[in-house]
Amino acid sequence: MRVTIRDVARAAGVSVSTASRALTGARPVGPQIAERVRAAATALGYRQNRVASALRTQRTDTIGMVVPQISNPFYPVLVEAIERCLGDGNRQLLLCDAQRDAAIESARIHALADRQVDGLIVVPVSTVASAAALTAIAAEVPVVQVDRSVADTALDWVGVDDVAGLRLLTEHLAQVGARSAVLVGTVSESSAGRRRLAEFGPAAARHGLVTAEPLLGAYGAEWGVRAVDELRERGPLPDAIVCVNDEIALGVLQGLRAAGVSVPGEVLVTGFDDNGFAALADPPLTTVRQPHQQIAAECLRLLDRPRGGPTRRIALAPTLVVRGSTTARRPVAGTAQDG
Amino acid sequence: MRVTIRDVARAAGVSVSTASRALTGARPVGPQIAERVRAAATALGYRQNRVASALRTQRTDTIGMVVPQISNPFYPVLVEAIERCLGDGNRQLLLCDAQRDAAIESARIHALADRQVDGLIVVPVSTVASAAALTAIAAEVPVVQVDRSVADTALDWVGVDDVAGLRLLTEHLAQVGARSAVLVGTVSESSAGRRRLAEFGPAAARHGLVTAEPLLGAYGAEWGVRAVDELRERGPLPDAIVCVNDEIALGVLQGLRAAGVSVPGEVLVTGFDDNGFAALADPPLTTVRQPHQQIAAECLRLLDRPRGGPTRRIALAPTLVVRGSTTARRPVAGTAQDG
DNA sequence: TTGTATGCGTTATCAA
DNA sequence: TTGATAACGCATACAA
Repeated sequence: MRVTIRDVARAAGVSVSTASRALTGARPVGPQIAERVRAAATALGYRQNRVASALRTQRTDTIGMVVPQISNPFYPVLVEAIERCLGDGNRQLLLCDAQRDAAIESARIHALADRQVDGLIVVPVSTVASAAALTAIAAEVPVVQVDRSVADTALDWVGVDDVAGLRLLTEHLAQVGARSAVLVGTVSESSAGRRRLAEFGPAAARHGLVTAEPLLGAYGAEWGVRAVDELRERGPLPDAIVCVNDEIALGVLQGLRAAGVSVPGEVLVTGFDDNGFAALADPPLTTVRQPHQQIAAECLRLLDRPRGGPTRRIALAPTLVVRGSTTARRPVAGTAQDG
Repeated sequence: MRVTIRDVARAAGVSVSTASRALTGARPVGPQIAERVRAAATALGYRQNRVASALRTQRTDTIGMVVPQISNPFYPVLVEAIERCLGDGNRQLLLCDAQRDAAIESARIHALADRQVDGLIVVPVSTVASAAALTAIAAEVPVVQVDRSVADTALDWVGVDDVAGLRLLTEHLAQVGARSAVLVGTVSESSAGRRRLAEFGPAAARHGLVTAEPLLGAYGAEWGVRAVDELRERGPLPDAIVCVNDEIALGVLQGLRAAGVSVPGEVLVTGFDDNGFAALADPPLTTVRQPHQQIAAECLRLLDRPRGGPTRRIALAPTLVVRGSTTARRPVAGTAQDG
């Protein structure tokens, strides 16, 4: 940035302060003067030095966001939803990745805060390990948690209503005739995974589904594949396999395929999130779609509201997306041993 | 940020400049003084105001990145590769999304430049529409293009070697017995898509594959599904369908499945990129894996090299990943009309 | 309405 | 080696 406001002021024949006022519109300025300044600015290709401006005003028109792992397909769509909400306004979203590491996450959070972002949207890596940094930074800059949350209850949160999601799923499974179901989840510190784990039992009971001990493993499709093996070692498969996210469900589908188990003929499978690939699976995956746009909107609303209000936790209702993994085209034909 | 370097200096009983020197290590400082300053800093919880520092030093230890659409699964893994290269160093990656819009992309690029990023990594939205902003900003800050590129040849670029990728694919297809192939690509302004389109013909010819007119459509799986319809309307299917990316290929697989066409029995299918879902498809997708980590490393190397050198275009060799979509487990049994 | 002067927090220059 | 001082570019309090 070579051309400064001084150059503009000189070119327009006014003082620096007048030029500043004309460009920011902070104070009234004579109409012809304003025009002269604007003309000079565009003629010289002036662009405001946001760093200097930020130092002076303590504002950056920038909001920072930290996600645990951007390659988790849920986060890109969330990011895009937030950008859509931000619209063409002058506010910028700056995104950072925490590499699933609370220490790196802390560094990212501080880096963004040190760069004076006006607000911080964080999907905490860990319920416990993320708490300290997040709570500390919340004293400096408005913070909103999305999707996951830390134990600290003094921080705003917005995400999907997991209880509602699991009810939708178990209700649907019961409707299509399932009598038993098992959950495939994660041992992770992710609060979302934990909530879904906790809510599965009650939701299943509510709809008369018999449940077995949940299978817990790592996040990702590989775990889904292995979970099928573990499940088959246990004995006969349940009527339905409920997965806490779509990646695991896609792995489960692959594992079942490899084992020659027909879906939905012999077992029903469900996911959670409706990532872009759920619809492309074979069979297409029944899942629960997160209300991304609403989550994004609430998120920004919380960031923008005046400080000092009560802590808010906003759980938004998801929608059920029924696909082939729970709805057989042809009626199930007894005990098909193999394909 | 409440506690400033003045507070630290006062607490340590030294001048502000000494405190600064002790903390940054820019100049030598007495050992016990240095210790006093550091102790005071940690005691007070001092964190450097990066905005003020940036204004003074013209550096931010931050590099900006702009991608066309973060929900395209290729970019998250690229981002992660770059973060891995950055390592634990003090440099920060700030990511922005251009929403596939060159105007928004320009805004993002300027926003990052205005915030004094030390370098800019850009995957240009469009070969033509992105050129102006990118070329202009390259005069202010080091810029490296990745994956896609604009027409301007004065900008560094690093990406996958598409020629090599298509050769690997066509060679493999010829080896497994294909005699004809058709490309399913995009009409987009993406330079990568264009290169792959341009290179498909020569690569196919090189390995004796008969080709028909390529099918061009929008980016994404939906287009892959429709492409199957278009292809079947044309008449008998070719031996192989080569897709310019994995998303399209996954759509093609779904379209073929819906049409009752067996893969790889009746037709072979290949993708490009090896996104995380290619291995989970049914059948698993043969594709070409991009050398993400190498791309990331070259990218940073280009950013960090002294300015003023010659423009570099670095194409890195991909690797072939053979999976079920081109390799039948059981030999193809004549004309299986249906499953 | 406009101009002058000051300060945001830090680092660099200069003199001691 | 250390300290006083100026300057980075901008926005604002105050005076005119």
